[in-house]
Amino acid sequence: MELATKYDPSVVEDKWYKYWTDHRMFHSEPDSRPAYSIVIPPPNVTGVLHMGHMLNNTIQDVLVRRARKLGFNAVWVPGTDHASIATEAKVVNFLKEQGIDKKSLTREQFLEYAWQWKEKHGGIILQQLRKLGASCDWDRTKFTMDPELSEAVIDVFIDLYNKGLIYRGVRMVNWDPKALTAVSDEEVVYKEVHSKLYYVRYQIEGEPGEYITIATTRPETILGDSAICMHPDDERYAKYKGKRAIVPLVNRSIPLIYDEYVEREFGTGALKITPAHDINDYNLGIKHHLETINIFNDNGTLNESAQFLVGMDRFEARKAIIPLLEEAGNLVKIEDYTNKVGYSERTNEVIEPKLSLQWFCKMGELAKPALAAVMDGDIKFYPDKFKNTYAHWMENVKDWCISRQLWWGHRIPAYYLPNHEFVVAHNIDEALQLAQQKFPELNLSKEDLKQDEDVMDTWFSSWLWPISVFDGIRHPDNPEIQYYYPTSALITAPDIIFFWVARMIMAGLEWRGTIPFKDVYFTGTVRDKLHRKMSKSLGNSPDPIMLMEQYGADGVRFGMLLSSPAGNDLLFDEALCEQGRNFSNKMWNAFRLVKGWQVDDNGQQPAHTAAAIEWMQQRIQEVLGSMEEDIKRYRLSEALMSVYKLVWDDFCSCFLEVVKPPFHQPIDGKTYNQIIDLFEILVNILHPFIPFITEELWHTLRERNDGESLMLTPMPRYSGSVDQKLLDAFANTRSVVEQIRHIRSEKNIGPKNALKLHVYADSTVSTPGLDAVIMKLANVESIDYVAADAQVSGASFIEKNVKYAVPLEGLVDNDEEKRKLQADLEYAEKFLQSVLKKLSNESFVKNAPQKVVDIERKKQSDAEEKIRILKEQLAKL
RNA sequence: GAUCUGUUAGCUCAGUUGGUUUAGAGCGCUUGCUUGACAGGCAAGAGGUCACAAGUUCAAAUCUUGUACAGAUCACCA
Repeated sequence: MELATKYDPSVVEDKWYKYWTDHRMFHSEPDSRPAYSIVIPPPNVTGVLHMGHMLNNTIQDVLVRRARKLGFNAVWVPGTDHASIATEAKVVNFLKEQGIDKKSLTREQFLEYAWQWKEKHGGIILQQLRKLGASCDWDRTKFTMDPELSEAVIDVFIDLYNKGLIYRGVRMVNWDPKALTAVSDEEVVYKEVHSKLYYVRYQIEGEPGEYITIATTRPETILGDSAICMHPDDERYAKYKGKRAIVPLVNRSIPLIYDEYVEREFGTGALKITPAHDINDYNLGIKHHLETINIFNDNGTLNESAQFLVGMDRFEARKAIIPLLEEAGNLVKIEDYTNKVGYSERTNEVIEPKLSLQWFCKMGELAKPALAAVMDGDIKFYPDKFKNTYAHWMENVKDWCISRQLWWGHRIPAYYLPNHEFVVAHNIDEALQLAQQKFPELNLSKEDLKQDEDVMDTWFSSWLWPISVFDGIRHPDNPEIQYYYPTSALITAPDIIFFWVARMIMAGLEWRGTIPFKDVYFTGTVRDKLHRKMSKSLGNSPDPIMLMEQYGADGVRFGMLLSSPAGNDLLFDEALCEQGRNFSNKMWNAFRLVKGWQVDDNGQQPAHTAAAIEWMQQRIQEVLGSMEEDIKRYRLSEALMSVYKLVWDDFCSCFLEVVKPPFHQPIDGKTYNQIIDLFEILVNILHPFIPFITEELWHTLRERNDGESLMLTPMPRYSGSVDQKLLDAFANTRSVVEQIRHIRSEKNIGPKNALKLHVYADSTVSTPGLDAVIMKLANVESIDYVAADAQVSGASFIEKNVKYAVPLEGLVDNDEEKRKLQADLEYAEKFLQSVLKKLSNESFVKNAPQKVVDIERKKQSDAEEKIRILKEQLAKL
């Protein structure tokens, strides 16, 4: 069979993914083995795969595949969330394209369209994850609006309401005039913008010609002003105490008030107060009993209360009011100004602070144990610097606005009665019952009850995710939740630490009494080479699907993993995927080499081969040891790099070169089997990182039965120790080989010219196997152990204080050799001096641990010996 | 503005409780190779006064303080 010189992942990857799913190998059911569980951070149902998902899901897949191979009953639960705002916006647009206006639909009609859209277009991302190799238990795929998950959300709402942790009230909220809903504090992003500062003067009532000047960035809100505030100690304004001012244009009389909140240095030191449209003004309004005048409609246009510019958009009005103010003689001046403005994270619309009646969840009590869980180390953060961020937020946590003025989502289970009271219940029947109990005199029937029109924040379902995917809210004792919860690890992005991670911890402790996960691994942000965040608008993000087509899913996984130490930003570079692809190709070709050999079952195993196999076994042990430690600490890039080097540098560049039979000669059967064993171990170790090519090679290295898979084959484990002496001896052998190759390179001696090697040592120190390795790798035809004073003309080197020489008749320039030796000598002498300086320091010898002093003494004797050899060598030339 | 985290080779990063020769890796770079597995390759190299300054110590990339720069989080003044 001829094998292509280049590995082609395209056929292989689809084949094995189908094989795994056909055999339902990702599926898990509770059993007697220990569980390892991960729940996917549910992507938006509207989402498509981007580089952040690639990183996040590759990491989860590595952990799950590894756990599976370590004997855990591993489950990775996939799913999506319903993303209220994003999905509703998508559906509204979709309908608009078909000429349907949302307003013309009833709630039920709209939701029917929304579900249709979801079934047809939602969850593409879950399909895309298959291409990556994600070993999710697809039978368990969940959606936050599935009936059982929805019920859990309602249960939780009612539970919190009954505990007094959910309340309804009028508060200043972040209003998104585009999505026409409130959003939580966490959904507002502040951006710096260039704007203007308008100075406007208000006439003092009853004092013609007397004015007080304020500065504002939002002149349109003047129409809703209900006071002007100054600092009580500001002498400039002391004279106005008790007076009133006239609001320009609307000619409303408003009080002049004094409060320490005002910064005297800023602007004019006089602040206009619009309690309906600014959170700080609102608080001052309450304190000073001011009138609240709401001048905006929900969509951000001015309403009747504004009296002027009614119906105009707030930003248009901001421009349009200027000439009016000027005309009225109230505009003083305009300055350029830079300030920060809040934008809706979802729609990128400027947030309008708005007073409205909303539902809130009290966070203080929920936050306390959740903070402790992280600070006490029950939950570990990787990297742990995020503990600070977490603590800071948790200690200053504010109540959570959980209602959204949308239709797509979990409807708030509150039912209003004709008397403006309400009850909270699972359904209308229960609500009616409750209402009748509460108000028997009203003689209520179902028609009297009206359910709240709003839905809940999407995160109000996401925070239950690790519980609700196992149905642990509705059925707290069911076998699945008992078995899989708490989950083993959460892999997520740090920007949702508050939205999601913190709240999941609260929910876990509140409804399960235990933490929802033990470890939280925060991935970095994927950026481009110029450190810019990858985004659609910048167009700097590669298409993950195209990347996988180009480099193979294994190649892309390799690239993502290699560049992602935990928590560090990841500067994505396609070159890393290329490196991954090249690695696959390297293994493929190693396989081609091995498969191409003729096997002679009667052949004898050569000494160099026996030595190399022993060494390779120890090297694998060494790497397994470091890898287990790395993975325990979530240092996946280091773990992968250590196997990468094991395969490429040790197995391919060294081991295979040693055991390779001469051209057209067979390899002995014992060696062949041992090589296949080693190869199998290597693909086994690599499988969690690059599952496709490893599965392919595993199936071709030996005959397998249908239904067998590398992903279910136990992972080789570190035995607990390595033969360090053997490893050191082989490392020394490789150094000698390198030195000889260096001589070849310097003297321009081709690899086909065999060389001789003289070792200035007693032959009893030699190991025949290792000598044979040197002969093979460096193409040395003979190794002679000679007396220390033997004369050889050639190139020499010292390794571990043993002198070696390669006799080279006529090829060596004595002067050049001398110069080199002289340089070595100088270096060694300088080094010796530094060691001696240390050792002659009495306090060092007295204070340093004996071990450290011994090391220095050893350095001294080694250096002295080296100097002796170098001098001897120089004398001979 | 407050807090936190960084600053080590051209780039991206390791470097455990201070002590294993004068600091490591991958990529990139330089030089030489039509080497019977692989140019998606092979071999050999070059490259760093560990941001800066002071201090603690027998000993500092590692600990302390300060400075500079970068990033993150939170808070915002109209």
